[in-house]
Amino acid sequence: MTDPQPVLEKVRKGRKGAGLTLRDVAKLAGVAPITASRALNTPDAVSETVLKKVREAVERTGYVPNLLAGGLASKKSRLVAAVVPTIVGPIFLETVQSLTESLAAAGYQLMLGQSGYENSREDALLEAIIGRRPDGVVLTGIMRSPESRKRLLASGIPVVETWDLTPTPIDMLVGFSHENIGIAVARHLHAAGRRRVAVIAGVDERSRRRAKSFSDEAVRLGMAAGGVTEIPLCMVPAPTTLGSGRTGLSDLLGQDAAIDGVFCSSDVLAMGVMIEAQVRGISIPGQLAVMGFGDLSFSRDLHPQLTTVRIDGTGIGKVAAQFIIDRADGLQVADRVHDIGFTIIERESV
Amino acid sequence: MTDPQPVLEKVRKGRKGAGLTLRDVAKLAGVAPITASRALNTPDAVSETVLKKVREAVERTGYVPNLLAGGLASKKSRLVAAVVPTIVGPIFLETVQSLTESLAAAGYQLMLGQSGYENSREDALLEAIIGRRPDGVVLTGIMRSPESRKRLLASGIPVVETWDLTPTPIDMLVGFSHENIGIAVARHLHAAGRRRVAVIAGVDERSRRRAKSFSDEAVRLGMAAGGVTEIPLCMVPAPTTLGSGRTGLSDLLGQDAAIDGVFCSSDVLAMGVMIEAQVRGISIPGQLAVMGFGDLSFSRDLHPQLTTVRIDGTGIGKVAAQFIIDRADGLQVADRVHDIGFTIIERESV
DNA sequence: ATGAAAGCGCTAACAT
DNA sequence: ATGTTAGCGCTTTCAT
Repeated sequence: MTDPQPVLEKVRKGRKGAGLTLRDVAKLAGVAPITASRALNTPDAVSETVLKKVREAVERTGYVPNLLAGGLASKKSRLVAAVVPTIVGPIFLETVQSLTESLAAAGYQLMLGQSGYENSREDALLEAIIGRRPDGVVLTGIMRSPESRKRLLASGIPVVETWDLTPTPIDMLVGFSHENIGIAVARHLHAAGRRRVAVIAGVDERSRRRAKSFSDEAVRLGMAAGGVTEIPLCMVPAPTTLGSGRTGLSDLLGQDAAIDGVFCSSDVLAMGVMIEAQVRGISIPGQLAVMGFGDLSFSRDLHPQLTTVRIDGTGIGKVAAQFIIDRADGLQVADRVHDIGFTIIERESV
Repeated sequence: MTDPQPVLEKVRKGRKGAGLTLRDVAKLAGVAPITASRALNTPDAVSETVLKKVREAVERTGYVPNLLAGGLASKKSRLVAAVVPTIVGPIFLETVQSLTESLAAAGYQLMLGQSGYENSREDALLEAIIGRRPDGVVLTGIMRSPESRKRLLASGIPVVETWDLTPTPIDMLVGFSHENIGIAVARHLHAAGRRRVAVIAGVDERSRRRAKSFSDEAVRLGMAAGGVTEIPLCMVPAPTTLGSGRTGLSDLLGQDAAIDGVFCSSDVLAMGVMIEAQVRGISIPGQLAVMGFGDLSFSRDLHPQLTTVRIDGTGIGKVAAQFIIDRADGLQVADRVHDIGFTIIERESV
């Protein structure tokens, strides 16, 4: 009423995108704001004529809807938060990439949070996440602190935990069994005729579990030297590096010079082992079989090619995204737990 | 007025975080909403007593401010968008990590966007970004399409371009000269006595520029065989892999079996070259000097250790974050262009 | 199919 | 130091 011709003024000023609102577009199209809103969000609910006029107005002005305002009004932020321990370290990359893409395709954006390897930041991070009222949170690995878990649960935000299987998921879950991997790897090495195996693992709860079940199964299969109940183990810092792999092998060889197989908790570690073996003149797989975990892109290009455990990180991202999108659409997700499994990729290093 | 005791009801229902508003907290603390707001955002502007009461109320209810609403009202979203071609590929990881951290420390969140290697998605991505009204956008590499650049500029959002130096930045810039790197690498190889060099580069504009200036300088220094004006070049697809490095070396050797030095546009490529050389029984650095780019974490652990070009990705992230934070604080950023330089890391492969 | 009114949860601007 | 009022820009609900 007290606002004669602000649209044209603004448009003339050329301040496209900034300060331009739905009202301006609606006015330009000669309709009510709500009608313009419908034209953009539910084009089917609007007449051809109106649709065309609104689209024209949008085109002319370069209008971009304010999703903050939209989110506030509709209580759908179209934002999804992903939490990784750290983005450096190639393990979760595939998952993050596929999450970003799957979500973008459905009109959602990904907010990235790094929890770090200490608990301290978890709380602040959680606050930052909840404050944005995301439509979902994807956790890689498990939230450690029980308070954080409780808090997240209480917030009512859909949660997908990934890269693990836990008997007590917060909400939804897509992962695989680290225990089963340890067992499968031990059997694979055993089937390949190895009888004195060892393991190098990063200081990380899940690596440790893979190592533990590997060790247990190896002992059960009689792959421990001289009837002892534990196989040689070397723990290295997270994130894992080639250097750790190299020193890891040295360490293991110190514990038992006759080992003929080693399971590494990451492909990076395995590659370090291969380098160290080469430097020491140990032949692979002749004298030593090497297995990794992750099937990183380089593993197939090593010489010899690395036998490893493949996880479908892209698949995890897709399923997680779908879980959240379905939930946002009001669908009840039937199977809240999705075991994505794993595959042993047989190549040359065993 | 027509709202007797909703706070306690809500609190009693235990629906913490959800549906709980500043008004509820304020009522519980016995103050006006704006006062509660001040207690949380500008604690210095409020009395001790009030501060305590509000904090208590927040504690008791588990209240988390709605940043969507806050952003809408204050026109500060505390959100920063980062655009990378793809998150897979280790080059930008350090930068993204340090961005996330620096921003989180200042109360900002990072939104991750992947532009992909085709232009098609750039436009949709830009729309999604502008729609969130972020306080800043960090671009790794340069926005290709001119319309996108214009659009971003028009939106008025502070922009930091990174990983390059361009004479015509959109807004702010933190990077380094790819040309200077090519020149420096050529000189380094020349100083090491190499006289027949070649280059393997990913199909990527910046890799190509490093390769070009390397080639030019090499020719100038007389490092091309038989007085030709171009050195052997092998282009490989992006993102680069070990496999590309291996086939790349084969290809180069096919062009000129007597090359004694090769510059790779990434450490991954360099590593592939080293593997292929080892398989072929070519000694490094004896017969062939190898240089990479990126100084990835594994490069120091290779055998021989890789001589490479180090870029301070963490530094780039920090400076970019500071640029945006300063701008959001209303400070005028004096030097909008920051050359972060590069370092040649001399190790064993040359 | 279109519109009017009300409000999402917060903060800026102006009192007091 | 604290409160009142009036939006931020959109969507929901309820008319028409």
